[in-house]
Amino acid sequence: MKNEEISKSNTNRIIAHLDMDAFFASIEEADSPIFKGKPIAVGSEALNGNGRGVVSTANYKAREYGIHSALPISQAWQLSQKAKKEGKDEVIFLPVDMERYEQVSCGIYDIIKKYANVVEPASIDEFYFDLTPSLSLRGATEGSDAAIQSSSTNSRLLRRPAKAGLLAMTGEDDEWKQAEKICLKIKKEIKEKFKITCSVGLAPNKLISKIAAGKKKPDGFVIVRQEEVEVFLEPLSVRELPGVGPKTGEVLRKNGVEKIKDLKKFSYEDLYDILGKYGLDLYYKAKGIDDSELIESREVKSIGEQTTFDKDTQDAVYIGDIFEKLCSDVFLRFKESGFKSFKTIAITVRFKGFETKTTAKTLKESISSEKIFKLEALKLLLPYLDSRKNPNNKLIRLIGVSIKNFNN
DNA sequence: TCTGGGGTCCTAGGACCC
DNA sequence: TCTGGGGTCCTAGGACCC
Repeated sequence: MKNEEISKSNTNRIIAHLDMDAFFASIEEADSPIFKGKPIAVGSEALNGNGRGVVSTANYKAREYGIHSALPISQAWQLSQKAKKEGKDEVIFLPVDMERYEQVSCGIYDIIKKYANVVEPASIDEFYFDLTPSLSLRGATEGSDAAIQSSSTNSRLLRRPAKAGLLAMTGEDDEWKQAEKICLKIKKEIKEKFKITCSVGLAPNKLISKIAAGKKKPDGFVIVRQEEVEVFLEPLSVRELPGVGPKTGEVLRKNGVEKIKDLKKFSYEDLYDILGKYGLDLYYKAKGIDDSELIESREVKSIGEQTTFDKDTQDAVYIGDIFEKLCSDVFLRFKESGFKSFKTIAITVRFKGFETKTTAKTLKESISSEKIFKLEALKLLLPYLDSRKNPNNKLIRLIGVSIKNFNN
C-alpha cells in the first residue's frame, strides 16, 4: 500500500516510446533497392491465393490496397490481383526473415542506449526509454522505491552522459526540449544507419507515450506534456487504450462508452461492476495516469512452437511426424535458453472450424531429458488422434507444444 | 471466407494441505 | 451433526499484443 501511494506521486517523468514504421516490410525495402516504392506484404506463404496464414506487416504502399497486419494472406492475394487488373503494381509477397529483423532491432536498441540509461525493449519493433534528466536525483530525494534500485541499475547511472546530468540544474521546460532533441537524434541515427523510419511519442508516462507514438505514423513525433494529457486523451476512442481489444471495446460500447471522455464519467465502483479488476485499471488509464516502471529485461516464461497444416487432416502418422519435429525445435530452444530443466508441458490442438483445446501436465519432477519430454508430450496428444476418443472425426488444423515452469 | 506464430497476463474452479 | 477458512498449486480458457 505504502509503495503504491509513493508511486502515485511519481510524476515529472519524461518517457519516450519509439515504434518502428512497418518494421518488417521497411527492412525488406531497405535491404533490396529493387523493391523501392513497390507494395510489399511480409507474412506467410501466399501460395497463389491458397495460403492459410496472415500478413505480418504491409508497407504503406500495400496499405493503399487495403492490406494490413493480420489480414489473411488469401485476401491480400485477392487485393493484389484486383490492383493488377487496374494496372497497378502487383504486391510482392515475402517470407518473414526474423533473424534479420532481430539483428536490426538490436542495432536500434544500441542507438537508443547511447542516449538513455533505462531502455525497455517492449517488442521487436518497440522501445520505451526514460529521458528524465534528474533520474538519480529523483531517486535520492524521494527516498522511495525509486532510490532502492538494483546495483546493476546504479552502475548504469554512472555511465549516464555528462550532458544529461547537467540537465538536473535547469528548468522543466528545458528538460523537455532536451528530451525532444535526443529523440530527434535517435530518429536521425536510425534512418542513417538502417534507412528506415520510426515514430516517437514523448510523454509523462508509458501509456501516453505509446498512444502518442501511434498518432502520426509514419516518421512522426508527438509530444504530450503533463498538462496536455487529458485534452489529448479525451477525443480518442477507448480502443486506442492499450489492452482494450474487441471484447472489452464491445462491453464498453454497450455501456455507452465510445471515447475516453465517456469513460471518464464512470466511477471507480462502476467500472469494477462492468469489467471487474480490469475496470479499475481503466479508471486510471482514462485519466492518463500510469505509474508503471520501465522493465529493462524480463525472464522468458514459456517456449513453444505450433504449426497450421496446409490442409486439415486426421492422418495420425503425418501429425505425429510434425509433432515430433515441433518437440525437437522446442527442446533445442530450451537448450539454447540456458535453463536447466522444466516442469510443465502443454499441447494445443485446433480443429477445423477453429475450436481450440489445450492440455497441460505439470510433472512431479522437473526434467531435462528430450526423451521424457517427447514421451510425455505425445501422451497428451494421443487422445486427440484416437478415433475412439475423437468420435466426431474432427479434422485437425493446428498442433502445438510448449514448455514452462523453468528452473535455472 | 477467413482467421499465423510467438508470447503474456488474468480468472475460475478444483484438489489438497494445515 | 457439522463441516471453517486461508493458502498454494494446477488446469483450461479467454483476452490481448506484436
